[in-house]
Amino acid sequence: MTDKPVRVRFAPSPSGDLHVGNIRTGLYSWAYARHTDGTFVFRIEDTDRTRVTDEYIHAAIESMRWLGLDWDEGPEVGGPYGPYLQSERMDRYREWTTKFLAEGHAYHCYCTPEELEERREAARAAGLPPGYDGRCRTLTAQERGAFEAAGRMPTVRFRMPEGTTRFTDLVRGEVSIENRFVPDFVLVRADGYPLYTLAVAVDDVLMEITHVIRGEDLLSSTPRQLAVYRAMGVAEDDLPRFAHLPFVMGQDNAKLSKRHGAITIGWYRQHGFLPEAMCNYLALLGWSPGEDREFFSLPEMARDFTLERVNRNAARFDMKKLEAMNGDWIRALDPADFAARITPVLQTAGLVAHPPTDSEQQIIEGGAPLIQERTVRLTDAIDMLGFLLVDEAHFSVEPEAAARLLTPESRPALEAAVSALYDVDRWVAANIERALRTALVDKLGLKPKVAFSPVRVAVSGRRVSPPLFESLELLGRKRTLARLNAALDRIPFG
RNA sequence: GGCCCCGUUGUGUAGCGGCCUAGCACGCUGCCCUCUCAAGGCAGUAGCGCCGGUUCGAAUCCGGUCGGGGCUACCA
Repeated sequence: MTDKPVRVRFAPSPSGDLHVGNIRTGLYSWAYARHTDGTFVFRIEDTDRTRVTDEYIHAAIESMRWLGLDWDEGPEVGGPYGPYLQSERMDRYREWTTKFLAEGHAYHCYCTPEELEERREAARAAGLPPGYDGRCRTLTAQERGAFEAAGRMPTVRFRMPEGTTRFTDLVRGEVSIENRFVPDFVLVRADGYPLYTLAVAVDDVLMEITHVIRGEDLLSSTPRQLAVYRAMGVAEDDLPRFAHLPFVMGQDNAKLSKRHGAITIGWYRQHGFLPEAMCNYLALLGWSPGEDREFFSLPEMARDFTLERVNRNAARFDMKKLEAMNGDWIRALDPADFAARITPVLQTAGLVAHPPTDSEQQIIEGGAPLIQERTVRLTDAIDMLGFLLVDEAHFSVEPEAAARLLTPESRPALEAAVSALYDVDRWVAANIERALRTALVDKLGLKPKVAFSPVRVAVSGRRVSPPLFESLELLGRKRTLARLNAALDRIPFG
């Protein structure tokens, strides 16, 4: 390995929205590139056009941007090795296929999928390795002619060399696989479309990639990839180096799948997670900066990231831990930033106009500090500030809360609250609190919790709310009294 | 079946031969604070899969075993 500048690529095949496992690979690749002052290349592997759509490609780009993982070369930013969509690079693949065929690194295979399937089954039944048996490796011109005459369209198969493939995985160490366990594989389908096996290697070489960081599922296909690099004439010292990352598993110890629901990065964005928290949490799933540090930003990760510290064992995804971390990040936000981040959430929920009206803006700015430290997901703001933003016609009390606390027993507290609040001269939290404490706690002798709970339910509609007195200040005297009186109206006399 | 990878509390991790009566965080339990819920503070809970070996000494090194996972496509 020479000391060439590092070029790391992240090359997802967006056959769906990127999920947390893909993103973690992107994150680690990004961090490695940044740590080594290398180049981060973003490439889209869309050779299988039946599975990869433009929509998914855009979603992938969007997710990367949202997380703050910027790339030096790739879609939308270009670069000297483009294009960066494999579907736009067909001529390169065709060129190398021709070369491989001419040089004997590959050959035409006329076996049909049915025939292959049959022989695979037979081999398996006989206890033999089930891979391709090499039948078309040594076809004569005459045999080929016969197949062609019969109208068979061939695939192009790579001729796997003999021997043993050894490489040093930057995460796992020495890996050694005997090539006899790696059957000849298809590079180009019968319909002429190149496969990942061809495209990935051609592009890595043409884009002068030095480091390949990817999922562990690709570990056993590494010998094939190395063989294609060599067939392309890459010198041993110039072969890309590999780092295979362990899996991210779902909470039930199974590999992450759609059934778990919350796996795409877009889902987390929609459900109020901060990109900072996502990156931080994902970084910890398989890597740590050492010591006991676990709260860090993207730049800090870039500064400290090394592949030597990546774990070898699979990690379980834990929503609870992610939420805790999201809460940490939310609390760390500048208050104005927090207000700005909940605004679109409230708009999506239909509680705030685009752009917010003056009074809405006032409530957001006044309410944000009240809820910031109790917010786990940005979307929590909908429930926590909703009662301040809905118009009176749409305000309602949760039935369960009403049943528990808007009862004849709470009538005295509510009545006392109405008259006390009516008399408050300057409508600010401190005065509101003093008035209510005097009237309910001192005069009626109620315990604070007993005294304020009915008020909270009457005014916020919920048993849990932001701090009461500050909330009342934001709500305003008029609406506060209206809600208290409405509550009293619905309480039957004991 | 074959090949390959992995194995520290429930979860993520620290640990890279003695500093470990195994640290931190999340979770969970209890207490404090308190207008609810959070946040914060304090305390508690639980782990080196197992068996051998190397060594004065092993979570750390080696072998085996068991367990988990991946690959075995004209997917990636």
